Formats: sequence, structure tokens, C-alpha cells
Amino acid sequence: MSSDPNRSGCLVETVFDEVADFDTEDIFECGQCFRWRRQPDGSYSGIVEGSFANVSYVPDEKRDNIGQVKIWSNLLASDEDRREKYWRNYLDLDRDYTKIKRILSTEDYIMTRAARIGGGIRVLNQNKWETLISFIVSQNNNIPRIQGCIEALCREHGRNIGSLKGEPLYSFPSVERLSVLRAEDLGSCRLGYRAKYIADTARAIAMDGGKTLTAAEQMPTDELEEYLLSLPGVGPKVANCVMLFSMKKTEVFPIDVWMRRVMGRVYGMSERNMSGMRDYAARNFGEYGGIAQQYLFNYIRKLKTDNPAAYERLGLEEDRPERESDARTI
DNA sequence: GGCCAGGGGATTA
DNA sequence: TAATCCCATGGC
Repeated sequence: MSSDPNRSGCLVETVFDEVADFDTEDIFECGQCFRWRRQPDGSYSGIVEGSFANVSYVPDEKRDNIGQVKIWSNLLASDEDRREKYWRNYLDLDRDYTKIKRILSTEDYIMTRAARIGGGIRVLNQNKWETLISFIVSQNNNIPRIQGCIEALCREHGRNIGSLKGEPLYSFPSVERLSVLRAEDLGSCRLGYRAKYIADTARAIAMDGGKTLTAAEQMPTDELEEYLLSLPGVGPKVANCVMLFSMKKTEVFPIDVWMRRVMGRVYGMSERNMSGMRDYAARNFGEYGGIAQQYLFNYIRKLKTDNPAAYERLGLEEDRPERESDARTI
């Protein structure tokens, strides 16, 4: 046990050794979560299940792509077994990403590059309710503003769970709380037309008693998707993100503006041909469609900011290696 | 299936 | 100052 006055409450350390394919920036900045913030030391702090947490990664100096994951949190502070199990699942540590990257990169030079650039991405297993509401907020919206809306939701309707460096911390609001609100009550969160979706979806989840969310992992993907699509403000994109980022449905392939650009430029598809993109993903990425999507999403966004010229060349003849196998040395 | 409003704010022209 | 863009959906 250790107590740090700069952090919230009594924090406990959880350590995982020998972790490969792990990078905090790749994980927390790839758009799958909205409440983690980079700290000056490169670690990330956030609120998980109503508890403060800080995650850092210490690379092994002698070995490539191996390191130690360290978590400081007061979540499940008194139960080491459950705590370790929780974080192992949350950070998806039991999945072999080295193997997945190898499978995905075969005969696909863009995926090879993407998996190299975002090699430390792990698909988190987040709280289902929070992920559902967060991705309704995300629709037709940009990441900084999504984060602002979610923080406002937590500030106005979550629980105060202490403070960090003088800043109060808040849990994500419960189903019970949001389900009794009307769209007008969410005005201060600047959700725009999404406020009504959130109030109505919260009511629908409360009516269901959260039963479907609880059973989600055990449900067939099709059946689960059908339920999610029945919720107000949830279309195919939001449903797929919720299934991927909180329900272990790694085969789903969320298609957004950026994915359409990738599929258009690299795989030569019409940017309107959504079903064609889904078919392509199912055929070529199979059970890892969602992980492939994360590599591609991360890659194209990074490329556009870091190397606009390369972004413009993407998919053109001059951009392609002469043989697919050459891609592996890029 | 195509079209377009829904909010709001940041960025670009 | 105006136009455009943003991890879309719902309704027509």
C-alpha cells in the first residue's frame, strides 16, 4: 500500500512483467477511450469504474518489445486477485498481438506499415454502459469535443470521487441517474441533438434492467448488434465500436470517415461501398477485423498529421512496394 | 437507396 | 467572416 498526496486516495500498485506489444500512447490515444490523459512522464491517468488509475510502461532495456506494465489505482485495492484479473482483462493482456499482427500483415503492405506504426495498440475491454454512451456522444463529432462532453456529463451527473492536484474527479454517471433525466437536463453538457439519444437510450437500458449489456459477451454478435441498433442514436458505427471496445467482439469492423478513406485509397473501393468494405474485412481480417481497423485508423490519422505528403501518396502506384514481401522491411 | 438536418466548436479559406 | 470538417443517425 502506498499513499501519494498528489493522487486520489490510497493507491495500490499492480505490476505485469514480460508484456509485449504495449504502448500507452498507442492504446490511450487511438480513439477507443475518452477519459485517459497523458501525464508529463508519459504515463496515462484516467477514471475506471469510479476509481482513479495511472498506467505506465517500462521497456526492458535488454530486450526489444518487452516491458513491464505498472498500474497505480485504488480500484479493488483490498483484493489482489480480483484486481489483477480486472486489469489483465481491461488491458487485454492475455491476447497475443504479435501473432495477430503476423496474421494480418500477410500479403498486405499497408497493414504491415500500420501494425508497425501502432504496434503497441491493445483493444481495451471497457465498461459497457460507459462505452455505449461515449460512442453515442462520438457520432459526427471530433475527439477533443467528445472528451469535453463526457467530462461535463461526469461533472454534472457523476459522483465526486476525490481530487487530483486540486482538480475534483468524477465517476461516469450511472444508468439510474441518466435514465431519469430528460434531454433538457443535459443542456450544460453541450451534447446538441445527441442529448435526446442519451436520455432515451439510458431509459431503454434501465427498462431492460441492463440484462442485455450484462449478457453481451455470451451473445451471438448478430443478436447483440440487433439489440444495440434498437437503441436510439445507435447505428452500425456506434454499435460496432461498443461491441469491439467493451464486449470482446473483435471480429466487427467499425467503418467511419477515416476507414472509408483507407478503403478508398488503399484497397481501391468506392467510399460509399460500405457493405463491400465489411465483406473485405470479413474475408481478409476475419476474427481480428476490429484490431485491423484500429491499426488502420491509427495509421491513416497519424500519417495525415505527421507526413501529409505521404498521406496524399497513399495507395498510389509510387506508394506501393514492388513485391508485397518487400513491405515487411519498410 | 439518397438526401439532409441535428449542435457546436475548431480549423481553414 | 464564411465555409468546412468532425470515429453518424434518423426521418423522409
